[in-house]
Amino acid sequence: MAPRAKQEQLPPPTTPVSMADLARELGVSMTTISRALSDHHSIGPATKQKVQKLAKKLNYQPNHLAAALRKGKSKLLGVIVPYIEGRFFPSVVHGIESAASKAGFSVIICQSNEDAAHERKNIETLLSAQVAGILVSVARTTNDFRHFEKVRKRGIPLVFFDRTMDNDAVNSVVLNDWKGGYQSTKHLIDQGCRRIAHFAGLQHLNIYRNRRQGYLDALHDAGLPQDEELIVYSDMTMEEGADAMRRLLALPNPPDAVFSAGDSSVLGALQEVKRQGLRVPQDIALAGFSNEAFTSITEPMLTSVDQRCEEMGQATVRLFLELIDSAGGAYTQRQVVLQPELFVRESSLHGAKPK
Amino acid sequence: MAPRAKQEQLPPPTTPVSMADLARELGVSMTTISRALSDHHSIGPATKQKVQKLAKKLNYQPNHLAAALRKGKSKLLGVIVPYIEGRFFPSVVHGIESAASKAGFSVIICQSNEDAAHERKNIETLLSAQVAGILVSVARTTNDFRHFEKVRKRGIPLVFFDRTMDNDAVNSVVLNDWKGGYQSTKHLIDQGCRRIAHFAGLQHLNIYRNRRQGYLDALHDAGLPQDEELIVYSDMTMEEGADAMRRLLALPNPPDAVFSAGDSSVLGALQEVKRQGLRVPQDIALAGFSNEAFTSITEPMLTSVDQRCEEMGQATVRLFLELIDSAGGAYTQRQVVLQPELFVRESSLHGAKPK
DNA sequence: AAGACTTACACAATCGTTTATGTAATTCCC
DNA sequence: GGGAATTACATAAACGATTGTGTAAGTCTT
Repeated sequence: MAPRAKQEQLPPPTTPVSMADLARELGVSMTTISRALSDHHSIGPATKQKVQKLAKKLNYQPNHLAAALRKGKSKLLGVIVPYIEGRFFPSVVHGIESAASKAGFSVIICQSNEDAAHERKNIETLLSAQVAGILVSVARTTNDFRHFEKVRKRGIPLVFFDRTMDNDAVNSVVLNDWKGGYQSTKHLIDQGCRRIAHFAGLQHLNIYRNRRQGYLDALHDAGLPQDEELIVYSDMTMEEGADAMRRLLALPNPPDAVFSAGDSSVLGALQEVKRQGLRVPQDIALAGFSNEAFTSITEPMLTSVDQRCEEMGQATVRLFLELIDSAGGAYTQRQVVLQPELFVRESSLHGAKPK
Repeated sequence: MAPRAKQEQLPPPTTPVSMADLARELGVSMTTISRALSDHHSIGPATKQKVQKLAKKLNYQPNHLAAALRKGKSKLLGVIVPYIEGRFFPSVVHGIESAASKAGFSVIICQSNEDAAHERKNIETLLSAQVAGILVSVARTTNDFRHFEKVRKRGIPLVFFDRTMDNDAVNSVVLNDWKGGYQSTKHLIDQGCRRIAHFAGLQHLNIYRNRRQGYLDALHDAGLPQDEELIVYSDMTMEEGADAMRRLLALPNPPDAVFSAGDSSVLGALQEVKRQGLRVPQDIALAGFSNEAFTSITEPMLTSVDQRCEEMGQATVRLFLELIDSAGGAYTQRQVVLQPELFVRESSLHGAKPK
């Protein structure tokens, strides 16, 4: 752990060449340089050639900071996520970075740690870094949205993804969570399940509310009763999933399937079911949400709803780009809704009804 | 997918208050404002109070861009990773962002997509964003390191993590991969295994070379023969792991254990072993590397080496901070080496020798 | 009481770009 | 061939903060 250290004389840091250097070298004004490099029409083709050749030769690197200062807008894109772990957020960030860099933007990434105060600070940080836009998935504890209002007041594009405000007067990219819940539940019904339990997330997050509603609507459409006794609310960790499963199995009339709004909890449930010597899916079918990597390596493999993480990142950036293009006095509020995809795997496939 | 769109008049974007505004309001010079806010000694306590109170009242947000331009150094930290997926890099980034934000730095994140050309571009991007430092884990295909030289020439701190240059004239934070390989192999030997195969990564990456060497040295120290026939070189995907396992099991004298330099490939191997009706660890013991999340949910659970992802991120930032503090004409090259931790799980625990 | 500090602030240059506003010289149209 | 339009460039003022230098006044030393 103790760092080995060596010392060495530092050569004087070479200062990068500026537009002024180019101008001096060619005996022209800085205007000419600036415009030649940005291909302005008022510069003759011969001059442009000369300037660009010299720029290459001297390895000129534009100072984006200076440009951003002057123009009031940088090529930086701020992203706020609750955390960078698990599968979902890293994948979304992956998608965001790829799409952003294609459009010439660099992304600054912040973690709110699921904390509203931290989130406010992130906003301040990003604003003072003069970002061109902010993409955010709100923290679980955020219930006051005034800090976002400040962003709008500054005229900086703001796009929510996945976790958004209830208010739909914002730009957002979300998954159709309702549909995910509906499809998954309907699939279980189609497999012959009649008493389907639900692991529900905390209901002040829109995503979990919607998944639950999809579940309820699917039951209703199939003429099945909705039984609050079968709905378990929690943070949906593995442990809570196992606990919930234990309680459900101890009921006088236990369920024959579980649709969980998360994958970890359904994994916990799977382990509990196996511990009790029951079989999945014969005795109880399982379906989760998120399509985590581990869903395809459990035994049996777990049915789950894919959230289109990367597409979500890309769509969020696309929406941001549209916003800065259309910044002509009108502020638009758009909702992009991605369609979930149900991955049916062994944990919900009754041999009796193979498809 | 088609965005619903609403239109609304955009209120004129409020321009943020600047130091000039504060100065005008109080009838003092900008110098006073600047120095009062940065707690300079040449400003009287009464004046400082007044300035800071007004700043709060008007919700003054410093323009970091302007400051960075003037000072030549921003509060931005550039990070280049091959990609943001799996467990390792997201976790390291998580650690980096946490540590950096504590020190007042924002992190700009770039993906090289394992491509050297992309990596060069990332460097250019970060340099022109005037970052205060660059933290990088080099792409798999990088074999020319001149673009990093440019960073040093500019006098910008450069810290490598995990994947570094061979040359040790750099600042780096790495895992003791050799030790990980040694410990893991020794553990298998202690469990009674005598013919241990190795899934090796591509050998031009230092991490994989070191893990392999640890494996070889452990064999040697135990007086066991080193058999190149038992070493399989690949990208270590699940499929390649399964293929390798199949080939090894078909040998006239198959191995009784596998130490893999990655977890995915050992997972593939596990599945192949089960497909062939053999038992883990009785017929063949398995140990992986990375301590991926799935290692504790397979059956049996997989033994693996933890890479201290978050610590690595934090250590990398710490090293960067030391570098900017000590920027007094001397350029130091330090290597921080983190110690791996072997997580022994069912896949390598022979009942015969329980510990 | 003269010189040496310290305190408390203002002036103005500076970082590297962008851009509104000139100003010539050329070309074009009728 | 006179006025308009176009081409090709220069001048200089921004953008918002930092900082070396200057300058008064007050405090202290001996």
